[in-house]
Amino acid sequence: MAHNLNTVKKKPYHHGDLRQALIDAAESILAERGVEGFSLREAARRAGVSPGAPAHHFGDVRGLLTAVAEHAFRDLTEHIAVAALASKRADRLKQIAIGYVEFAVSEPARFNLMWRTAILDPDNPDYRDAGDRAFAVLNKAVSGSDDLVEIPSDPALAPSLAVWSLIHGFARGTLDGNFGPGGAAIDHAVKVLLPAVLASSGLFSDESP
Amino acid sequence: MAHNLNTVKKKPYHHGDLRQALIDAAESILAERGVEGFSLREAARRAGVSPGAPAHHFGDVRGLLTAVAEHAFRDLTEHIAVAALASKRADRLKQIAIGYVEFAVSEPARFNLMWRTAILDPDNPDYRDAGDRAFAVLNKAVSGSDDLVEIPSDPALAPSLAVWSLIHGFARGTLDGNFGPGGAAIDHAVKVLLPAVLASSGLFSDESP
DNA sequence: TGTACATCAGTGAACGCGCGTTCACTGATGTAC
DNA sequence: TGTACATCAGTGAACGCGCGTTCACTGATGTAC
Repeated sequence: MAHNLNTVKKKPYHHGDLRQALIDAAESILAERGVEGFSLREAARRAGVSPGAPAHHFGDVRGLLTAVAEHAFRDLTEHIAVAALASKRADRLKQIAIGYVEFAVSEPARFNLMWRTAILDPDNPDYRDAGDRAFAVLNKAVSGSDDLVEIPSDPALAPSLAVWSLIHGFARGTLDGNFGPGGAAIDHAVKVLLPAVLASSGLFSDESP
Repeated sequence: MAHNLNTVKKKPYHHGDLRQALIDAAESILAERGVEGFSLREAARRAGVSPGAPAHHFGDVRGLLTAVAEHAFRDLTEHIAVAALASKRADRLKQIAIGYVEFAVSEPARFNLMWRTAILDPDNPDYRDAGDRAFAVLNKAVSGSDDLVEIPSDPALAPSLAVWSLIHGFARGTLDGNFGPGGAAIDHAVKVLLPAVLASSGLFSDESP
């Protein structure tokens, strides 16, 4: 035990990686209290730092939340990209849809934050880029195009937009309790309703596994 | 002018219809400042009443916001019901979709509030009923059934849920700026992207007008 | 290898803020007899 | 028709709160020479 004396960290003046620590702290708050329960001071507290410190890295609350939302988009992208790569072509879109809804359901507060543009800085280039990349995964599965579409406002993208709208709308309905209240309803939505909805829409291939 | 003396209302102690006045005030705040800019005290101020008064009618903030959300649902229901009745059977679903998105775009703050269950009382029976009735309009157009489905968790409703998810997801994408930033993008989304999306999905009939 | 100095990343106290709610109260209304 | 009284719907002052941001400061780091 005495050997541990020299391993006891006396807190250094500089943090080391406060930026990441604040993002981690923010995510833990979101997980526990949701978007409404977030505060910058609480994030600073959890990172073990004074309330003025975050300003050096993020400017203001918006800055931190935007970084958290960006990170969430990157995680979502990875999640659906893995789902896509792990499945055959015919099944790909369906797996992306399932992955998307799974992500929303397993991280509801982060998922909610991603779209709360009123409390983010929606023009932040990194945030924008992260969102574009998520859409690109889906768009590629629909259209085969590998382009990074920065603003999906081209009517030629309609098939991808239709697919995204359906997936996103379903995820929102699940989280917002429109398919019934409580955790059991969420489970039911993902396991029972989602496959039925995908099948009935005709937008998602459904061949052998 | 002197005749007006007896028409000058001296403010009575009792308001008359404070409940409705507070809902009106809340809606004006939402329109000006969005959901994030709402406060109960400001609503009381606009209704010309002291900060404690709203408690007699709504209990707390949640109560007022829930009543506002309920009202928004009833307006949405009326809007899409009118769109449905004004169009031929084959065109009905498409017109509902357009009406739904139009409502979202023309009243973004109210539309946002409707789904913000974290700051509402989602178990409020009137709020629930209002939501159920909105879904019922859509469900009837899809399935022909006139039932008021209280919790749309039956897989048999999959076609209606698919349609709702697509419409709602598209509306959210439009409002959240996912189809481009600014008012021009919103206009473009409604006028150009939405018809293309509806057509490409195959879920919406598209016969002669 | 040492030193001066600019820059960076923290501190912690303080500021002002508006908020939602509570509470003892009072004016107005409605009802029983 | 009048009166007593309960109930209802307001007042307005006060409470405590935690928040985001600012600011003068200081400790630590990096760089130029």
